[in-house]
Amino acid sequence: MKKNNKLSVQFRVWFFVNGEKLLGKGRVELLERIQDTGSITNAAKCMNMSYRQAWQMVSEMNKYSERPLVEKQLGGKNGGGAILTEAGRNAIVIFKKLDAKIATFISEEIKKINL
Amino acid sequence: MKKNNKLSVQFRVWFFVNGEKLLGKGRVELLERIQDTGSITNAAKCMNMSYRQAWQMVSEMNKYSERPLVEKQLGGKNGGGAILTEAGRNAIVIFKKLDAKIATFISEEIKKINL
DNA sequence: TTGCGGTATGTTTAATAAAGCATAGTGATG
DNA sequence: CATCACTATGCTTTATTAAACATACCGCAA
Repeated sequence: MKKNNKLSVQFRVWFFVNGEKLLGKGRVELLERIQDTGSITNAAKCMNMSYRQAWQMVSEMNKYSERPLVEKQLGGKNGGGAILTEAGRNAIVIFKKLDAKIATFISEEIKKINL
Repeated sequence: MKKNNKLSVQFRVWFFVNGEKLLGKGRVELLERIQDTGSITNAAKCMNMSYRQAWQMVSEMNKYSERPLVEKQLGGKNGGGAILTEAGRNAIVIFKKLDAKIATFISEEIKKINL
């Protein structure tokens, strides 16, 4: 491994609570889409994900987070919907900040690697 | 998400060459086991992995690395075997160093997070 | 020259994960 | 009080992935 010109480094981070996955890149994106669209259904659609999976993700996030990240409304004018809680909005920020910091850190580190 | 006491952060890193996965935690461990045991077969066994998968991993690593990481020997006294090349030994060191640095970095960063 | 223990690889089977389908529930609103 | 759009959830089907099996090859050594 010497002068491997097109080498790149990728990474992934996850938050766990009691060993249970709380957040990852995908879930954070889902939260953002929910924030944008106001419903799990629409969020799932624009992520090209099945509603079922999106719903399950939200369910797990709410289950394992100290405070729910998503608040869901049944029925009503537009059949209901879903919005982020304060904790949910916060989670996005915290996750993305850490993710960005790690990305920066790694890109600095790989400069030092002489392959 | 406030005072989520048992929160932990996990991460994974991968090396890619031209978009093809070269190394990850699992492959590095496989390299180490090959180094320990002298063969893909035995390395796979102690990782509780099928020989086929281990062989394929080695095959991909050698394919995408500038220089092969594993040198294989057919036939011979003990039926042959596999040993790491200089590049292979080097890859382990580089990967694990970066991995450790990231771990340290993250553990420092999460101290700053007030959940 | 046969046996041994490894590499090499195609094929088949099993396990796991994701998607898809179906259907019930909910509640403001016209 | 029927409708609408969304949540909620079981069940079925499909797709993806990994394991298992089968076999050929390889080369030293007894």
